[in-house]
Amino acid sequence: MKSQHVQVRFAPSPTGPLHIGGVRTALYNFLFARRLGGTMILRIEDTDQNRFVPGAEKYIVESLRWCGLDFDESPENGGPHAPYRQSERSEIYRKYIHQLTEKGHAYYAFDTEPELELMREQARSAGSKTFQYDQQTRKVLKNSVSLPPAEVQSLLAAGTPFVIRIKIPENEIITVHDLIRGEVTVNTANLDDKVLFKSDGLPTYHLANVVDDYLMKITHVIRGEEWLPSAPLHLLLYRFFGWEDIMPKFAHLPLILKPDGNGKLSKRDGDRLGFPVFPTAWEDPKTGELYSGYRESGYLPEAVVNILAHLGWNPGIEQELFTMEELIGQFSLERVGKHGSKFDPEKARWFNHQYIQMKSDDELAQIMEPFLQKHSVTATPGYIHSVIHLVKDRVSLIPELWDNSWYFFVRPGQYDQQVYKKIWQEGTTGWITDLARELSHLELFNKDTIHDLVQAYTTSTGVKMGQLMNPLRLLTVGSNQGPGMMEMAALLGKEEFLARITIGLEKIKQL
RNA sequence: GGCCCGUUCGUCUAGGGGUUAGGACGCCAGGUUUUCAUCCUGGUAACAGGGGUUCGAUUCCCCUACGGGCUACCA
Repeated sequence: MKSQHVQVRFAPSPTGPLHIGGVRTALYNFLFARRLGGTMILRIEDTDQNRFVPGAEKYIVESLRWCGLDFDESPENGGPHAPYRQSERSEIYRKYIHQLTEKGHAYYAFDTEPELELMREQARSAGSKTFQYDQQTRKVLKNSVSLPPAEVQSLLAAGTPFVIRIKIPENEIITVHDLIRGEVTVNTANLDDKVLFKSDGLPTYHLANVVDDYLMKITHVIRGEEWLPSAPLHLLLYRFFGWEDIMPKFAHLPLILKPDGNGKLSKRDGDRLGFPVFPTAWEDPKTGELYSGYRESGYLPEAVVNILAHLGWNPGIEQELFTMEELIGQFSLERVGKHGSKFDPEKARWFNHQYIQMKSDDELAQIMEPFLQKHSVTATPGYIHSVIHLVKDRVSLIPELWDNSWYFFVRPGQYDQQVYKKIWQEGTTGWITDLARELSHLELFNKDTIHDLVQAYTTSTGVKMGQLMNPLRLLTVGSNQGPGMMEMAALLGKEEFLARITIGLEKIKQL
């Protein structure tokens, strides 16, 4: 097969924020396109006016950009296939739906919503069968197939609301080739006459999707598995339009499932289970509800990308941590799995920890800057770097950078009573007082000299190391947390360290 | 209910007719450490079940079970 220019699209509907399933679909499209030197298009599928949510499109673009995903063609960037919002393309669809009705592959239907609902209701009560608008039922419903032409004309002339439905052929076997699943076969007898064109004058997904993918010369449709059942319908549309030989190849991605229980991941799972399902935070403009995001929870975009890349795909090598460039180099649809994957928040956290460790002290200092500002902390860059260097390995989420280092910038306000009870012995206050006096005479105050002095104290008095270090830690940070005591003392500096001992000793009496 | 898709440790997965079924997260144990983490070492744990095909099946086929998706004038 001769190589062709790859062209893919990510086609979200602006009905709200994009959750990580959608982000992953965008990512796979992106990786696929970049790997093959292709073009990546963003198309906004806003044909449902009722579900339109203001701000959603902006959210989609910005949150994907945060992840490092950008588009060659999009509503804001423009491009040779503009416009990229389906709501701005309605004339185009009108033209193409006309082709279908002309050729007899689609027909007008005048049934009203209540009428159809009644049919469904009857089907339900009659048995377990579901009502379907299809080859059988269309014959007895109100449409241009069942009605005499004259009556159809007069209905149309009277301005009767109508939809246009596809006329599914009877008893044909349709085989769709899927890059991930192989051949998927269905009998058209099981398909229904889907609405292609709504009474509001706009197309449904099926029509708009096929027409746009054709016009935008899409070579590969990479989308979620929820679309697999309608792939045969889409194939039929390509066939009816006469585009079957040039239609795109399909790849239906397995879904991301809830970590617990059953079903696909949904937007409420995140806050219910304590992890974000959105790349960035989102406030629902209608309800005012807040949904947390990966960015705000302290994840690095490269970690999020890596997490999503591995949910359903794997490179077949032991390496687990990839940069975007490496992902582009490795990605292939052949290595995408067939089954859905449960999202694992624990592993997501671990990935983020790994990516944080890869950051330089300098990069982390920049990341930590807002936290320092928030707490009105001023410190020299050198000091901040030293602090970060000391605590970074215990940080998994960005806010933990501050949680694990605030005591380098602020004196402890309180002292952990549990720890106090556990470690404070009869002689402790005396030992610490002695030790502090000796420390105050230290000329060179670094972790080695402090260590030597403390060591000497233990040998001369018989007091154990832990009997000294734990109380010192409590006085310095207020709890039993933190990196090495000697390093902390050295970094804090003699003056500050001794001050904390003095103050702490006073306050601790009250416990 | 109907149609479609799927099924390897708890989770993400590698593998593939003959393997001690591999890795990662988690968990457990030990080590490092003055604490809490990190880190290091080790351990736990899987081919859904039943039929075929075959010298041999976890791997190929069928059935069942289970899971998932779809079943709107939503995408």
